[in-house]
Amino acid sequence: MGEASCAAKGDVVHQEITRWFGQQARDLPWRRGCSAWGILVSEIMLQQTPVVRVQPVWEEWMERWPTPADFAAAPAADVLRAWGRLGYPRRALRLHAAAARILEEHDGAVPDTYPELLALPGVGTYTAAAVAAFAFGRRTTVVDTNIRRVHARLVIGQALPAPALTAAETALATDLLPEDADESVLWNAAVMELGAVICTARSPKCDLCPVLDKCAWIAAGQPEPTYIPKGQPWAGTDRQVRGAVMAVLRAASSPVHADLFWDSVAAQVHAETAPALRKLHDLNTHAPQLERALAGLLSDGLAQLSETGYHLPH
DNA sequence: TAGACGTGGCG
DNA sequence: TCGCCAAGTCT
Repeated sequence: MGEASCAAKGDVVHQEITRWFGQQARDLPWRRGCSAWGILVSEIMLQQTPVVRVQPVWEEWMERWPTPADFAAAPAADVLRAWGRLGYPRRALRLHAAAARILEEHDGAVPDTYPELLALPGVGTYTAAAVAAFAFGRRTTVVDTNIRRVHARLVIGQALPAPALTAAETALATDLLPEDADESVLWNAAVMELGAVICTARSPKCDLCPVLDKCAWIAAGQPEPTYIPKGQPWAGTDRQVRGAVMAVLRAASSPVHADLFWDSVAAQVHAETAPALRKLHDLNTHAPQLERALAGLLSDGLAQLSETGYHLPH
């Protein structure tokens, strides 16, 4: 596809998608003109985690720790408990480290450039671009899973983007980005929203799509994906045990002795789904798995060990 | 660069 | 019911 056709297509599609966004955008708390800190917190929480689960935690978080300084002063255990069941708790620790860095190196203010944001713990290319755009109005190329999927269908004509982000995808996203900064911010948000609400991975709502008649995937007859997405194993994995251990530690008011850990973790796992149980019912004969999980949590700084047992970090 | 890393809702 | 999938990052 040549540059001219992309640019021409971009102009038409731009109007329709941004107009749709203006009318249909979800009313999310971090879209109501919150601080850059609020945007950063939302972006970290939203990594691999649905909006509906993030929203209540974000609300409590911002009330409790309205600035990076407030948050940096909190004990790690409080941070991990407040994170609750959002998942991937290492994100909470990295955000904590990022807040400390913001205090030390940026005078307590979230930095406003892409490279400075990218240097913060837990902030990768997506989050750095998103914060630069949505918190500071900068023209940056934002590429997340939603945007990748919309581009794959609308422009390329494929059901799904490649398994991993390619340079070509980033180049396409940059090519489609409006020159004007304000328009680019709106465009990034609008395409992301379209992917999240209409152009979804499974059963997309094409009948509600504002650019259905411009979609290359529709024009091609909605071809099937060209590869099978890898599954994400869970039941019976170390990850499940880590999750169960973390749930026990968050609930504990005092250190949990190693000898008692299995009973606590088993009770936690017992509360989970039947398939998980099936894989794990004999896990107590596999103490090495629990040992691996504990060792991993220790080395990740998510847990600490003292004479009386395991506990959340101070 | 492929694999590890939580969790819960939905089709 | 069970596998897919969600605003990724790090090693």
